[in-house]
Amino acid sequence: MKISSKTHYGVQVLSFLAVSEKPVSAKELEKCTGVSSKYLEKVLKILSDINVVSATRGANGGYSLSRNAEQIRMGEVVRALEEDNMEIIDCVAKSGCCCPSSKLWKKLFDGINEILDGVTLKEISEGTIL
Amino acid sequence: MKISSKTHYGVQVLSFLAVSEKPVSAKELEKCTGVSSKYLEKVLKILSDINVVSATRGANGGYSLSRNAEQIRMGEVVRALEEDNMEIIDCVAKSGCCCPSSKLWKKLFDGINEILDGVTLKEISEGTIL
DNA sequence: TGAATTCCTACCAAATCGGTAGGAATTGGC
DNA sequence: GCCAATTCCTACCGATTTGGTAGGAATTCA
Repeated sequence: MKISSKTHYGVQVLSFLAVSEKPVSAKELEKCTGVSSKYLEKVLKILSDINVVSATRGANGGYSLSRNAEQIRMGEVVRALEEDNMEIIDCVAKSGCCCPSSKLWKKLFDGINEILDGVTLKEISEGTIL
Repeated sequence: MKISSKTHYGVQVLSFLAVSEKPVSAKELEKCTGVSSKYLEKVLKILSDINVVSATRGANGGYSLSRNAEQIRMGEVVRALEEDNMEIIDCVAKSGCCCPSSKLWKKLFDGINEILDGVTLKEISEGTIL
C-alpha cells in the first residue's frame, strides 16, 4: 500500500515535460531530478507505451507530452507505472471468491482510481490541486 | 499500491471473530481460512497490539474481538497490518520536500484513510458495505 | 501435571524493488 | 556517408520485503 519510486519519478518527470516546449532528453531529466537517466528511460518507456509521452530518437530527440497537460489524468499514469499492482487482491480479481472483505477492497480501489482520475497533470504542474 | 496478504488474512479472521461468541484459537482459524496457524498467530499478534482483538492463552484460550464489531474501523486495522507502508512517500513525509507531486500523494493517502475509516467490521461481516 | 494455547526469536526461500550495464536501432547535422 | 545524440532492448544484480516455517518458552485451565 505504498507508491513506488518509479511512480514518483514518473509524475515528477511529467511535470517537467509539462512546462517544456522542446523535447527533453533523459540526460537532461537526470540533471533536473537527480535520478539516473538509465532508470528514467525505463520509466519514460512505460509512459510512452500508454501514449502519455511521445519519444523521438536520434539527435535533438527526447521526450515530450503527447497531449495537453489538462488532458492527462493521473489515474492512467499511476496505473501504468504501478503496473498490475493496482488491481484488487487476487482472490477478488479472479471473480470466483467472495470472501467477506472483497467488497471492502473493491470499494477501496474504486476510490483510489476516482481520486487519481480526478487530478490532471496540469493541476499538478501548476500546483492548483486541492 | 497493493494490499498484502497479511492484511487480507487479518480482515478475514476478524470477520470470523465477529460472528463467534467464544474465543477462537489459531488452529481453528486455520481450518476456516486455509492459512497456517503459525502465520495467523503473527497477524493476530498485530491486531492484539492495537487492541482490536484480545488474546487469552492456555487451554480454551484463543482470540476474540476486544470491542463490538461496529466500533472497529478498517482504517486502524489496515494501517496496523500494512505497518509503516501507509505513509505518504518519504520525500513528502519528511516535510522538507515540496516536489510538484506531493499534494497528489497527500490527497491520495487522505482519501484512502477516509474510505477505510468509513467502513466498520460489522458492515464487512454482515455484507452491508456499499 | 499435562494439554492447549499464545508469545518470542530466529531463520529462510522467493519475489519485488531499484537500479546498472552494454549495446542495438534510429535520427539529425555536417 | 559518417558521427554524435538519443531511445530501445535485454540481461543482470544487490538489497529489501513478503510470506512464510520451526522450535520452544510462557501461560492457563482442567
